[in-house]
Formats: sequence, structure tokens, C-alpha cells
Amino acid sequence: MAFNRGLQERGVKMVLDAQYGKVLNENEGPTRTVSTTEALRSGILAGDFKPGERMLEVNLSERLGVSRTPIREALKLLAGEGLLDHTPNRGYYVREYSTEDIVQAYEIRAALEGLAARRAAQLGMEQAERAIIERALSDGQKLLNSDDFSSMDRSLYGQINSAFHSAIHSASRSRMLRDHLRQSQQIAPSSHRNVVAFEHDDVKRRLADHYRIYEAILCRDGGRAELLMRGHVESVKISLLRTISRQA
Amino acid sequence: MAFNRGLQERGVKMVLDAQYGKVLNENEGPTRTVSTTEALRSGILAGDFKPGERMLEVNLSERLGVSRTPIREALKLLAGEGLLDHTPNRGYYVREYSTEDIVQAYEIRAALEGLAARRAAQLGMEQAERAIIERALSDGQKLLNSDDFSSMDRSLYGQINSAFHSAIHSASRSRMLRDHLRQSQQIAPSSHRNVVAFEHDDVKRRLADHYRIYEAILCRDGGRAELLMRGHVESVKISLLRTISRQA
DNA sequence: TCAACCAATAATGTATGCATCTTAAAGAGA
DNA sequence: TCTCTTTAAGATGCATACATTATTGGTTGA
Repeated sequence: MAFNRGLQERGVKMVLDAQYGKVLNENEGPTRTVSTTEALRSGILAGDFKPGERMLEVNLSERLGVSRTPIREALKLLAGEGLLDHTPNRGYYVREYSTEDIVQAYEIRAALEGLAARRAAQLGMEQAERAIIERALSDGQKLLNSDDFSSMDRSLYGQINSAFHSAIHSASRSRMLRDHLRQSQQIAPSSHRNVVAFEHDDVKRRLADHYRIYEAILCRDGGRAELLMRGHVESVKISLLRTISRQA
Repeated sequence: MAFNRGLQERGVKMVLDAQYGKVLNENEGPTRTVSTTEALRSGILAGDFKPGERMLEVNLSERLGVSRTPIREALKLLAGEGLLDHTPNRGYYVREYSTEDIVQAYEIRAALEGLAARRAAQLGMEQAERAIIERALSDGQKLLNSDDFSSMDRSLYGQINSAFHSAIHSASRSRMLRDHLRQSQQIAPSSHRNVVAFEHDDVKRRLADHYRIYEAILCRDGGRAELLMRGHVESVKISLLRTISRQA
């Protein structure tokens, strides 16, 4: 549990501050509620809290070194975002996602990413956004060409992939669309189920998708960009289903 | 302001309860936070709170007759849902939607409703859901055939339309999809901008859409159902754009 | 006259005590 | 032994006092 380190000793720090002045810890948010919310959110997404696990206020309050108030506020916010389930008088639980739920999340995301790609094509991308995409494409190519591909870190590919998609989200120029996209991806990677295939061929195919999508966007062909993007994300869904059925 | 009636005198009621036993007011939620949240949400959606308006805790606290605590929890939840914007130390504001935002909301909703229709077709609808749809279709027909159509209440058509779509949402059997759909529709009908055309021809065309969509769902033709539904919602967007440009 | 500063006011953030509810374990009765 | 009560412990709900942070209006100085 790394997420509680930052807040744990805040009480002590504040006493020190009162004694020696300044030196407020920078990496914390402006308020306890904000930093608590961030700590809990990333903790949930990182899997530090298991799906279905109960979020006890006093427990969290002690672990994070704050009173129950900011904890309660953070829990309410995360419940509003859909990360937690709440039953009155019975507390908060980490939302559980079935395999079916995760597949559906990909379907929703596919539709939304398609929309984003269409808007990016219609509105055009800024120079900075294009640079990010081109960087992601060339880095992806390098990754594919590397001699010991199989030993590569999955997280590297994840970062490259994420950069590509984020740039398009940003280019959609729509806060609402970005919010929906973020929410459709806010699912804890449940142990085995949410793991995307990482064979050389899979990555190669997805990178080719990225090239074609970017091309369509540059050509300002919104319809084609949407179609390609939707198919791209759906293909991840398919490969996920394949992995699952193979496990069974 | 009708929304504060229910809570206003709770303090008094509780004293009465202590004196005479039970008689807890039924129409209130299980907790103050829940009923406060509902009151504020419907108040925002009904336009009792204007976009951009500040939500002052003490103010609301007095109007609803509860302490600041449940108010703050409700505000946090609604902020998580995207109805309010929050800046630390500076309070909550009713989220504002530009005309562009509203148009985008329809685009997003179109994509999501399309997905829902596809799933409804693929999974099949239950008897109860089919009954609701058929009722909505025949009621819509009656509305169209009525002699003095122009004098009809818009809200009646709104209810019929809402019943049709809700049944399909329900048939999609996906909590996540339902959540996204709800969120994409949680926009206060900003005075003039978000008003959908209500001419006889418009309603006639939309009802015809509904018939075709239902047909596709009954035929289990998911692709067609999605295409039709998406076009259906997009057509509302178009007519909205038409109305706006006419005003300008 | 204007700008910067300062104080007073008001609003939000946080902690805490008490009330209420849930739950589970212990106990009584059949 | 089983079931239904009862009760006690633990957890959430709510109110309130206090701390901290914005904001506003006025004052001082140039």
C-alpha cells in the first residue's frame, strides 16, 4: 500500500509547520478531501482495494491519517463517478465488474472512441497533438522491431497506446466526450480477466490500425476515422473474448 | 421552489415523532443525504437552479432544513455525476452547457442509444418491455390522430417518447450502458436552446422511426436497429440545430 | 485618482461527539 | 436442536464548533 504514505503523517507535519514555519508538502492537493480522493481512486484502479471490498470509514481514516469527514466526501465523489457502490446505512463497496461488464465496457468505449476520432478528423488536430501521435507511432514501430520483443514490458506498450488515444480524446474538443471516455475506462484490471493479448502479431495489427486511423484523421475523413477506430477497439474486445474462452 | 417542501419541517416532525411515535414521512428517502441529493438533482434538472449559479451550503442548508453535512455530501455526489463543478475552497456551481455542448450530448446519446437498441435486438425484449413499447406506439398514434394536435401538451409526448426509450435501455441489460445514457441526458433544458421541435410533421416522423426501430428489434436485426436508432436521435440533433439557426 | 495593502466578513474545510441503524452473537423458549 | 428475541458492538448519519481560505470594501500611500 503505497498510497497512504503521503498522508499518513500529515498531522505530524502540521505540527512541525507550526513550529518551524512553511515547508508544506507539495505533492499533496490543496485540501485533504482532494488528496484523499486521488489516493482512493488510484488505489482502487491499481487494485489495492479488491472488487467487492468494503470501504470502512474509520479504517481508511486511520490509514490515511485524516478524519472521517474528508474520507466520506471522497467516497461520495467516487460513488458519483461509479467506482463505488453505496447503500444507505450500510456503507461503500468497491464496484464489481463481471466478465460481461468488461466486454460491454469495450463496446461502449468503441462507440465513444469512434465518435472522438470522427470529431478529431472533422475539427483537425493541433500541431502538438499530431506530434504526440507521430511519436507514439514511431515508438510503436521501434517496439515491434526490437530483437527481444517478447521480453518487453507490457506497460511500455500500454503507455504508447494510451498516448495515441489520449491525443485523439483531446482533439475531440469535448469535455463531455472525454468524461464519458474516462468513465468507460475506469475499471480496475481484474486480475486475469482484463488483460489484453500481447503477442507480436496482435501488437503489429493494432499498430497498423493506428496508422490507418491517423491517416483518415489527416485526410479529414470523419466517417472513415470513426469506422476504423470503432473496429480497432472492438478488435481488442474480440481478442479479450478469445483469451477468456481459451482459459475456460 | 417546490422541492424544499418535503424537507423543510423535518426537525419539527422528528419532535412530533418522539412525542407520538412513528408516522415517519414516507415520501422521504432513508437518509437526509439521499433526499437532499434527489431534491437538488431534480431542482437542477428542472431549472430551479440556473446554470452557473453558485450553490451556497448555508443557503441550501436553511432552505432544505438540514445541516450542512448532508448538503455537502449531496453536492459532492452531484459533482461526481457531472451536474456540478467544484473548485476547492471556492464552492460548487451549476454546470453550464453551451449550445455546442448540447449538440455534442445528442451525438453521444445517439451513439449510446444505438448500442442499446442493438443489444435489445440481440438479447430480445421481455414481454413487459414489449408491452410498454407497444403502448407507447399506440398512444403516440392516438396523439397524432387527435383533432386538436397543436393544443396538446408537449409533456405528454415527452412521456410517451421517454417510455419508448427507457424500455430499450432496460432491454439492453447493461447497467453501465444505462448509466452512460442517463448521464448523457442529465442536462438542464436551458431555457430556449434545448427545446425539441414539436410540429405535427416532426412528431409523425419520429413516431415512424419508433415503429421501424421496434420492428428491427423484433426481427433480431441488431445492426439495423442500431443504425435506425442512431439516425433517429441524430435527427433530433439536426432539428435542434435548425431551430437554433432559425433563432439567430 | 489609482494602486496596493489590510482588515472584516463570509464561505468552505475539517474534526469530533452523539444519534441512529445494522448486524451478529448470545440467550430464551418451544 | 432450532427458531425467535434480545442485546451489545460496530458502523454510518448528522449536527456543530472551529480552522482555514476567499472575498470584499475601505484605507493609506504615492
